[in-house]
Amino acid sequence: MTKISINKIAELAGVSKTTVSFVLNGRGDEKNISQKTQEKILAVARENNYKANYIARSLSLGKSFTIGFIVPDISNPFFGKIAKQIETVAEKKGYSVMVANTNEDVLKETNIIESFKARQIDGIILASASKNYNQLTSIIGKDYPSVFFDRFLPNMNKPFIGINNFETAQQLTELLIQKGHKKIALVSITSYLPNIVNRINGYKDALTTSEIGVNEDLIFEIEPTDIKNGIKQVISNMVEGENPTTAILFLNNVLTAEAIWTVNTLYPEYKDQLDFASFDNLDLFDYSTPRVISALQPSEDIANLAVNMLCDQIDNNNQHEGIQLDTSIITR
Amino acid sequence: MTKISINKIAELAGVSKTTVSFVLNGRGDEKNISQKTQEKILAVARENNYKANYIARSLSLGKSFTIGFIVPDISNPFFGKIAKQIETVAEKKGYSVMVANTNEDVLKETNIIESFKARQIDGIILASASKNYNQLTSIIGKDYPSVFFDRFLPNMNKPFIGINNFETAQQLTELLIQKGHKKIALVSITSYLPNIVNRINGYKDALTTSEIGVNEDLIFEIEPTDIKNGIKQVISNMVEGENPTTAILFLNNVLTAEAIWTVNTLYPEYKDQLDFASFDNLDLFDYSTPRVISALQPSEDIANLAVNMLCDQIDNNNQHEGIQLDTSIITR
DNA sequence: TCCATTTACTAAACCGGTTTAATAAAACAA
DNA sequence: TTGTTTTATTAAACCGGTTTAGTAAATGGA
Repeated sequence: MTKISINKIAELAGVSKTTVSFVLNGRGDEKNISQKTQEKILAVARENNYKANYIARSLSLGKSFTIGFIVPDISNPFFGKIAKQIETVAEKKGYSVMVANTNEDVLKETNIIESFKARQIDGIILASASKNYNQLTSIIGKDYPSVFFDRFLPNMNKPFIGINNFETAQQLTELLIQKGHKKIALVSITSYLPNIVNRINGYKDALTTSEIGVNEDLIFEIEPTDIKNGIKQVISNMVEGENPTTAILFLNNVLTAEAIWTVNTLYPEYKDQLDFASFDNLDLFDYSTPRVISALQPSEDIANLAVNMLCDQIDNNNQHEGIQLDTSIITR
Repeated sequence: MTKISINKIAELAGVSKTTVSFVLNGRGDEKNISQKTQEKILAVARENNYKANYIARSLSLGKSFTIGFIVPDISNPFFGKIAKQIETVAEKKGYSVMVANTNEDVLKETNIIESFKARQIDGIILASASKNYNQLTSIIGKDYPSVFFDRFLPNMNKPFIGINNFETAQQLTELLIQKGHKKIALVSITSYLPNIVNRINGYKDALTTSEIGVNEDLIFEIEPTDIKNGIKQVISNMVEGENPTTAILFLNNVLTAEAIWTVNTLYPEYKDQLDFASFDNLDLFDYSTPRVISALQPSEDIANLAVNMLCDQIDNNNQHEGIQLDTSIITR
């Protein structure tokens, strides 16, 4: 039961491996291989259940037909949904998908990218944990096909698929205002990334436009490496004052989910007094208290665009512009 | 900016590629390469930012250092959590992870497995959509390293990582009985797979042990390809009778989540009269009505075991026995 | 001093494909 | 009949690594 190779097929069919390669790649007619020879080769290949070795093929062609998908956490449903769609679309195009989790760790991200490049993966789609594109670009390389999403980085010269952060934050904040809230906090992970800045600006804009105004003390930033404790502190801080915060805008779903858990577990008495708004939707928001207004990102569109843009870079060296998609606000 | 290969490094360092290969693989001392030469080679490699081509390496070694993870739907949090842990563990062992979704489609599963084998992926971890191992084994091949989880197949001669289906179903059913329910239905996807059969038997056993007894009309089976309509029918059937069902045991989280949605959307008046129990946990169960008692599978353990068992097959041709893990029941 | 061993290094084969450039034989045109 | 084109096929190089089997020079021992 030794593996059967193209050489073996050539030997069994009594022709050269060149001829076998041509025929099995459907180039038999083009290369003037006689019908008789073609049939013979196909028959021998079928009989022996020949399957081409993609590693050898990749080495020869300089192309692995693999794309990498790198995210902080594939078990986050937001990334999971995109992963699923990416795999579905990629598979149709003949690509397989390699996934990896960075856990928001820039060093791990670096190692993954280097590993993926060493594996000759044709291109990557990533939601980067990095704060700075210049660091990244030296790893990724100027010419390595890549598409970014979710996390925008300054000075990025690669396509980025994002959402209308400013407008979405504005809308979410306005909806909280309309519910009658006067003290609306904002909770973010890192505040210096452009899309986070835009979200914060949208929040501020909505508050400024209303008569409420911005209170910088209500803007909290949490370390992505210790979200649990961060949220606990922020929530206790908010509810325990004498003039408690009544609404919070969270800049991603992990923060919101953790806050829901914290309120239900530690401060159940405040459950019904609080209103939440959140970037990224989660199924549990349909049923949780505090009620959550959420901004659903169009994950299928993001995935489709990402794969198409990436393949266009890989196949045609054709780099698209980034694109900004609209969220759908889900009120509850 | 041409890619730099081991040949180039050899040329620049003025030695043979053999020597370079030895040194860069840390076998310099073992192979009696002089310190001077070793340093020279390492310096040249560093200066030129040399990264070995893993495709070439794989071809030569006959090993791709890649494992495949094949599931019905990677965006299902149950699979997502396992995927994350698998990637984390695999990465530590030097393996990358290729993922694919079958969408419960046996044909797609077949194609994926063949594609993964053609790509020389060293082994696969899968939750199969197939109903029959004999069909699968002709695709997978007797000797191809593989570990199954979640979906047990009859006649399987590969390790399977499962849970104590019978006891878990028994416990979930007993908890519903303890809540005072007399009419407890069961909703399943396909009923002929052994682990499903075990779950059904556990359910029946609990009912038989109590004075309630089994009513076969309360056991429903839903097509995995049209869960939405299936659940809608089952729920309407249950609540609209004159003696309505008051509790339901669901055999996976997709069914439960869909049922929660259906009840909340179409039959909100029954929300508080119903009690659910479910295999697989979901975050939303913490907040949803009807309240759900769920059986949490130890996803980290499953992932760790799966990777370790697979690597032991790959590296040592050492096939483990399957294993049965315990679930944790979460009452709410 | 001579033979055996160790040190330091390399040529070449191999993994399994793709592709270029070449060739012999057949068909065709003049 | 001869030169040209077309048909049918292939040898060999290549992709970039690993590894086996070797060699020449230096060292060591008697």
